[in-house]
Amino acid sequence: MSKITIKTLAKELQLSVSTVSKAMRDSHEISEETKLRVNELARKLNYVVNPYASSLGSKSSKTIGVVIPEVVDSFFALAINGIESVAQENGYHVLIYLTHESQEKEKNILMDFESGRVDGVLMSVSRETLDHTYIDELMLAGIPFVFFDRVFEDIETTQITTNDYESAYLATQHLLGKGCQQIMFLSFSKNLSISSKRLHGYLDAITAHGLVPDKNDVISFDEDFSEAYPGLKARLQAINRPDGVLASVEKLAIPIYQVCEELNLSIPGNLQIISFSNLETAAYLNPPLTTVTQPAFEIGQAAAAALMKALKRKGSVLIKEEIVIPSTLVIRKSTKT
Amino acid sequence: MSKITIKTLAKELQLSVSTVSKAMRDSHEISEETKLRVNELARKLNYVVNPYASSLGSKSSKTIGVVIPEVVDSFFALAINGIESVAQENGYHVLIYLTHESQEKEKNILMDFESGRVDGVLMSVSRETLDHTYIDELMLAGIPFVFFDRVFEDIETTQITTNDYESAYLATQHLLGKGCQQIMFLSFSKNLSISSKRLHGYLDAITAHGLVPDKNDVISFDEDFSEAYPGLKARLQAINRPDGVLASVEKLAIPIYQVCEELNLSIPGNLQIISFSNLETAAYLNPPLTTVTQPAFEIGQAAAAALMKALKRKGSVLIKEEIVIPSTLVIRKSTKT
DNA sequence: TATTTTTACGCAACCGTTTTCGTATAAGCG
DNA sequence: CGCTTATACGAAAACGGTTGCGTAAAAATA
Repeated sequence: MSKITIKTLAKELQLSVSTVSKAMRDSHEISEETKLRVNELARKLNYVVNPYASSLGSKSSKTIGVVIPEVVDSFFALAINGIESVAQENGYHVLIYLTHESQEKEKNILMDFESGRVDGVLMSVSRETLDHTYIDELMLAGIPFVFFDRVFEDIETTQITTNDYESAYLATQHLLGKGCQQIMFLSFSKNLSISSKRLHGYLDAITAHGLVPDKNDVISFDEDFSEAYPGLKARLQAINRPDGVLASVEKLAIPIYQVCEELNLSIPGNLQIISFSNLETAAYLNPPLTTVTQPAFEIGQAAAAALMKALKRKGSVLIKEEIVIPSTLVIRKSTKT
Repeated sequence: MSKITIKTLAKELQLSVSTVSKAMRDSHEISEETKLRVNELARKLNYVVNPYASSLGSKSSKTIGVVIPEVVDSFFALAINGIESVAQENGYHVLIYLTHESQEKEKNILMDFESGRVDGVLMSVSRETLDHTYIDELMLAGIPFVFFDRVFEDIETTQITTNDYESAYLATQHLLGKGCQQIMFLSFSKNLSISSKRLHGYLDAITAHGLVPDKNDVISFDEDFSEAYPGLKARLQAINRPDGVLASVEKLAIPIYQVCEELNLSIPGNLQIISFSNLETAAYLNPPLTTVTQPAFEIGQAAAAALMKALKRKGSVLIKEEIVIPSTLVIRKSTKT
């Protein structure tokens, strides 16, 4: 059961190590016949190149790093699916890192990438993250980055997002159209561009409707979501409680349902709800949740595809490019008919 | 911006490469003072060891492979969370592979592991998988495996599961207690032990209740779940339609709700439902779904912890050990009160 | 047929660390 | 004070490939 290496093959076939290596990498320097012999024996012996030796020699690891805040989240889970499918197709391996929204963890993870562990990075920024000098450094070091969903607009690279502004605008408009007079906006971060875009869509829709946005209706949960309950509850039992909610992130949808149940508020009677969400169960909630459904899988795919493209033409730098894949407003029963 | 390697440090500090290497790995051969100097400069220069060179030399990659069927699934997403937390704590990297229930993909992934890419493997078997000779081979090659949730009982290694038999038994008993006379069991695989355990729990509960299980009430979805609809629908509009369902996997819960809606069956009036599920939204479905909630996060943690333990005492083989973390029956409104 | 080009392969350096020894110096000991 | 034992470090051989370059033989060209 002694490990079989490229030397084993070389000896067995009476070839030099370099020839075997080249044969396996399908080099033009090697005759078809030899390639056949090599591959045959390799298959027979169940030989697989040592990825670490290979990476060391070739300076390429065929591995990408995926850095995301969470995995227990329909959006990210779907995105991973998209990413993985593209990666697998291209023979790339996927290293997954969870930041749990912590900037420090994010930084540690990225610092490790200085080592060359990954050929490229797919990333969705943590909620906490403000400055991104450590990302800049990595990019300067030549590691291609593609951001998806939660991006830094001022970084010169490919970014895959959805039409956050328009989606929020449309969603808000829909609520207004259904008679909402006072709509609450639930944000999950003050610094993320995705968040401010959604916020602006919401604000502009309200203004366009001839209303004046109220600061108090914008609630931001920058810390733990567990703080959502008391805040939400307080807001929803106030005298001037809102009659509509736009939640800018999936995780905030359920707390609303919970609070409504506790406070005996009817949905959509007392409160109409729309949430950005990819919950499979949205249609079976009580009542079914009207959602802004993001093309999560496609975003993941697109991000991975962009990265693969950059990785192919080695050494090329990704230029700034903003790819927008639109979301869909799926109207269900949490808003009036 | 030239890559800084261990040689850079060595030269700068007037030390040999080996000394620097040892210093960084905290070898006892090196004086505290030297270690300090080395680490200081390393930090200053932002030096990170090249993982591939390191792995090549040390024959250890500090990387584990996680092979699972899906990621868009609350159970697996939570499990990944558990795994990742333990891995990160121990300085291990996590390579994720999705089989999408395909035995062939699973095999390809595992065959690649022959290369030594990962130090150990955490795995939940694909639905399709029947024989596991390729797993045996890998284990023989000395790569530690820990199985979680979907295990092979006849493999001699650590397996982390939940109490599938008892959970199914209890769930079924609960349905029977609520007056169900004919309970359908939705299975997702004929070969998986997890599946047959749940099935037996169900069968035994029925028998214990003095009823005779009906073959026709056990429906297995071995292929795509999309085939679930027609089958379910047919069954639920038959004359002798069941008045209870136990779904052995989360993915099957929503289709039931769908069919009930289509057929205008009331839940739990016409049909009581229990599903194995970790859906966060279970409590907010219409009606709230009674679930067998698995300790997904804990299972992930336990699996990773067991693997870490094996990885620490290098070269040790994992003995057969079955760790069972119990599930909880969470009673909600899809079963009668 | 002599000469140039192609084809197919081997040699050897290199990738960046780890690790096994060997050893000079310092320390401990009777 | 001579001898053993630690201590702290360096030299060099792996680790298992990749790759640039050199070259003999075969093919193409003149």
